[in-house]
Formats: sequence, structure tokens, C-alpha cells
Amino acid sequence: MFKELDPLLHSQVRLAIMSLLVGMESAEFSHLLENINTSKGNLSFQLSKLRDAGYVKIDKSFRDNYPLTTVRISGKGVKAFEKYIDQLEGYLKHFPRK
Amino acid sequence: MFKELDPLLHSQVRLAIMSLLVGMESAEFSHLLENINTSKGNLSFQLSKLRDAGYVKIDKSFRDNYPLTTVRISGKGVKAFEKYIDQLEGYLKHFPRK
DNA sequence: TAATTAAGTTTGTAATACAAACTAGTTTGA
DNA sequence: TCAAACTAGTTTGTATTACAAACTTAATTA
Repeated sequence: MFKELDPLLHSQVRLAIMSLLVGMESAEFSHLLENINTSKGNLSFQLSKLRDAGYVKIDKSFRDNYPLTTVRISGKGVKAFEKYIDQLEGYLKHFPRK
Repeated sequence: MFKELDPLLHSQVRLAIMSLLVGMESAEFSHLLENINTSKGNLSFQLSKLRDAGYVKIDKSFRDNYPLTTVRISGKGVKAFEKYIDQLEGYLKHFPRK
């Protein structure tokens, strides 16, 4: 009846990360931080989890001498995000969206 | 940008409970247990949390000599569920439902 | 050169989810 | 008739999580 919700995505911060990433080519750490209501500590931690799952690719470089972390969603990540939404539907069907 | 998701509802088991209850007058403990993939220990625990939040009313009686626990969603619970779905929309907008 | 800022990472703690173990009583069958 | 098995849950212990505080490393500014 109710399908399993991917625990990696069923988390406010990680879902927000994925939601942002799915709509853009790539995002800088600071961009994510500005748009998600959490600390950089937690953002860093949650990004690592998504990387470990293969849902995002993290690229580390330098810009103007400072470290620059760039994140992009992977194919696997997109699929997982789509699937998560599908599963979620089952929980919400009593209030269909317009 | 991303609104707070009610932590009481952003949980697989509790969301399933609320989703079932919002579609029916009331449900017995055993009915919930059959339709949600969890243990009775956890179901009991999560129902208590929803009761403590005022999202459900729990009625205890007896039927055929055995204890019978009946649950129904409260007005507050319905509102919270609707609001949760609204907030969630913000996270999913890149994949609109049909 | 000392203080401040940038851009993160690591760690400690508090909250959470869960199933195993428990409670309290009922039915069955030897 | 009494002990084993069943009904219908609740409580407790543990392992996992989410998070922010504290830390790191290096660059910039006063």
C-alpha cells in the first residue's frame, strides 16, 4: 500500500538540495547554503551522504585562491528523485494537487 | 524558499497513518497495522506521538473481551496534513504531478 | 603580524525510529 | 483445570540521524 520512501531523500535538507540541483546544471556550496535553511556544517555533512550514495557529484577546485565546491546531480540522483516523488504520491492521494 | 516541513508528519510511518485516517471516519489499530509496513510496537509508539500532538484521537474500549483501540484524525490533524502537503509542494515543483 | 574573513569539515549531542521484550488479559485443548 | 498459545497492545533499549558548535586551513585586511 505505502511504498518505501528512500530514506536518503526523505530528509528536509537533502530533499531541498536535490530539488535545487535537479533544476540546474550545477550549484556552488555557497549557493546551496543561501537557499537552504541550515548550517554549513550540516550542509557539508548531507552533501557527503548524497555523494556516498552516488546521487550527486562533488567537484573541488579553487577560485580566487579560495576552495570552491561545486555540486551537480547525477543520473542516478535524478532517477532516485523521480522515484521518491512517485512513491510519495501514494501517501498524498487524498489531497490531489490542482 | 523551502518551507519547514512539520517533523511530526515528515516520517514514513506517521505520514502513512495520517494518510489512511484522512480518508476514513476511524480506524482500528489492527487495520492500521495491516496497511502500514511496521511493527505493532512502532505503530503504538507513533500513534502516541500523534495523539500527544493532538493530530489524532485515540479511543480505547473492548470488543469480544479484547481491548480495542480506535483512532480518528482530528480537525487539527487534517489541517496539519493539508499544510504539510502544501509545504512539500515547494520541494517537488520541478516534477509537477499530472 | 594580528585579527578577520572565506570555505568548508569533523565531532559531540540530542532527538528519532524501531523492534524486542514486556504487560495484561483471554481462549483452547489435554 | 491449568498451562500453553493467542490477542491486543505498550514500554524500553539500541542504533541511526540530524544538526550546530567547534575546528581546520588558508587568504585577506588593518
